[in-house]
Amino acid sequence: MWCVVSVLNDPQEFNSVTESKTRLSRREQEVMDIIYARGLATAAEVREAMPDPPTDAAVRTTLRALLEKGHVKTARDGRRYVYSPTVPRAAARRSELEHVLNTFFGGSTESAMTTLLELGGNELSEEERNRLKLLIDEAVEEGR
Amino acid sequence: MWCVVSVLNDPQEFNSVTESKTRLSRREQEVMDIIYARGLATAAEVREAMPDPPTDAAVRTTLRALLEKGHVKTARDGRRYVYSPTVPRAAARRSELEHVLNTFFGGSTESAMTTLLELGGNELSEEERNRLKLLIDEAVEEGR
DNA sequence: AGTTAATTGTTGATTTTCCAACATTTCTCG
DNA sequence: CGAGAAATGTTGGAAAATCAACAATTAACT
Repeated sequence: MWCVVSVLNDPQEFNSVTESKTRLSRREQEVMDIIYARGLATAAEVREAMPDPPTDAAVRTTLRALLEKGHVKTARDGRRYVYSPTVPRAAARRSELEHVLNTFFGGSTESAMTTLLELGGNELSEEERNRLKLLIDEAVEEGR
Repeated sequence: MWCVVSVLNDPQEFNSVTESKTRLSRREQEVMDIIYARGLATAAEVREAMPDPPTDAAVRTTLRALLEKGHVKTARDGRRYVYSPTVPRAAARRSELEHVLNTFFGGSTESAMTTLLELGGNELSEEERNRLKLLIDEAVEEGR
């Protein structure tokens, strides 16, 4: 569902995201989505976010797999790990959006933006709208 | 030393991240993406579109699995099957985009649109730009 | 320090996915 | 018709994913 290309600089890491196994298993995918949605998560938090969660231990097994594959990294917080993506959200969202753009919108930016507006455009404030209109013009000028 | 507190606690975001009961296997997902990108595909075409394809027979086994799960349907074209999604692209792209919007953009339409413009906004013609600006205003009015 | 609760690590069994060899069906053309 | 080509269907075994019981570690608290 996504093709994240990483820009990691840690030379000691065995497995990097760039290694061919970019496609995750179902559970792994599900867990990654949760972590990306939250930005950060402990094993317990990941589990709580799952609709039909397996055992605690099972969740952590999956997390460890993601760790070994280089998709997440850990930071200790007291006695527990906090997991976060190695590929920062800002980069992941780009490739994710690009993928959706290509497979579902034939690469048409306009088409995608239209759908995006249908989804949640009515929540835009006037200020946001103005910023967006500005961005539309700016984007064009950058293309040369 | 820093103490970690989860970043997002929006309960709505929980649901949107975890919406899908029917998560597909890796191969199945890959094949679905190809079919959605093309709209239509024979087994051979699917295989050609795969970066590191397995046997012909293997591809068709996956297709049959998708058929049984109800994700694709077939139409006969001479002696072969043509596969197409059961959920039409127009609907699929909505939920797909919604998913990305929620998990990677915290539901912020503006943020997603900004990234979208960064990706391919420079290819917009003046006419497209004008249409989009109009859509931005229309979207707001529909919200009441 | 010792106990307890919380968390992580290990392991192996079960289930699912993945694949290719092989069999079958369908169409085409001589 | 019937042989060959092109497609699909079947099957079983290897590989991977999934899971949970259990062991080990860590921190907090008295």
